[in-house]
Amino acid sequence: MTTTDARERLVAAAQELFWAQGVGATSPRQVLAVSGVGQGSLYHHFPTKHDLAAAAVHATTAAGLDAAHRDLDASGSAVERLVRYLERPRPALAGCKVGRLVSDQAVMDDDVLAAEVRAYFRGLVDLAAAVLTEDGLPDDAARDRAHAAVAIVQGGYVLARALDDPDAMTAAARGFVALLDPGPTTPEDA
Amino acid sequence: MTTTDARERLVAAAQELFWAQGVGATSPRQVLAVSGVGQGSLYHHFPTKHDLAAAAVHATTAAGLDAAHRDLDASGSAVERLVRYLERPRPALAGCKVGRLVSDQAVMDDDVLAAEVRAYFRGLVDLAAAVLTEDGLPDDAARDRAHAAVAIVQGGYVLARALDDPDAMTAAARGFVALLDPGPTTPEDA
DNA sequence: GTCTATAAAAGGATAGAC
DNA sequence: GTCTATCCTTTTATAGAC
Repeated sequence: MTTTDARERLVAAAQELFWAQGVGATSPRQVLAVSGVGQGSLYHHFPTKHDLAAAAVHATTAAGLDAAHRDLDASGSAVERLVRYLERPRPALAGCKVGRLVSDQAVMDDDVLAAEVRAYFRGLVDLAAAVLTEDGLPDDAARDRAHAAVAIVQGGYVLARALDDPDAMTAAARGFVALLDPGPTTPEDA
Repeated sequence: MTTTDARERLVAAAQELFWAQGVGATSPRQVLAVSGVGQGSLYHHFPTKHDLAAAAVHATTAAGLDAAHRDLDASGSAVERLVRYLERPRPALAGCKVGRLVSDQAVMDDDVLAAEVRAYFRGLVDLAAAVLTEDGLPDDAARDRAHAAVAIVQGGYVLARALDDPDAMTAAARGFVALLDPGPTTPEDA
């Protein structure tokens, strides 16, 4: 909490702004305003916008992978853990802190940032696939279903934001979970 | 094909650029360069960037809804039509022309553009839900599953772009369809 | 309807003092 | 390490002639 404080505040402000409006749309000046840090400090700690973006995006993906591990490495059956991941409460209207970066061309045109985003999603899919394989699903089917699970979450965010309705995200998850784990109400009941 | 040609070329160029890099990140100058139209013409036809964006986004959503109708209103059983929609070949690495706008704050902060995007996704979900209801699914379950289907497509785009791998999108669709329509290889077979 | 010229503001830094 | 001042470029138009 001495002098490196400015650095941390810059990264936190950048994470917040990147989430709200994307990397390309965020100016150094905005980061200064939100962080309360002075201009000289910014360019001392991060010579270019890219340097700041790399630090902020890395912090965000690391936190996201941690959260996924907490859902998927926990106790319970394979399906239970996947459902826990799918139904975790999420800020549907704000969007996914990492997912939103994928349509930000400023991110995907930057090799370092694009690699960070790729590693995040590769980690997520691998984690989900491992859980499903445990469940006795053949490798190919497990990978397909893992991709579907991650896609449901990302697509749920897109739908919720597009429709301006958080329930759109939970509906998508429910629709998927119902297929995953045919419980009380089977289609045949109708 | 007389003088309104400039207008059409401006809209086409804007659609192309918005798809590739978003609305916020696209400048009027880029639209001029791609369309080959002069600056005076742009501001004659579209006094502000918003006016151009409204025209271009509307053209894009209209085309997208048309395509969805072609898949979902066609012949075949309900599941067949839904699978046709889910498995239609898509430009996975380029992303969804409408879906990508959802994380573009310049779009979502503009009431007209946001409404256009909302109407597109509402139309998509309603269409899918109608198909599933036909199939005998109760209304609530049909809506949930319709949200899931649209989310799979949008999430598939996100995954494919993030992983820089078009197969990620088809994997997500396969994973979902396998649950929807448990065919030859049932989980129990293992 | 289209052209060229101009301009006010924001973006992304750099310079040099402290 | 941090501050203020400055700079060049791009954005988003506007002005006025043709």
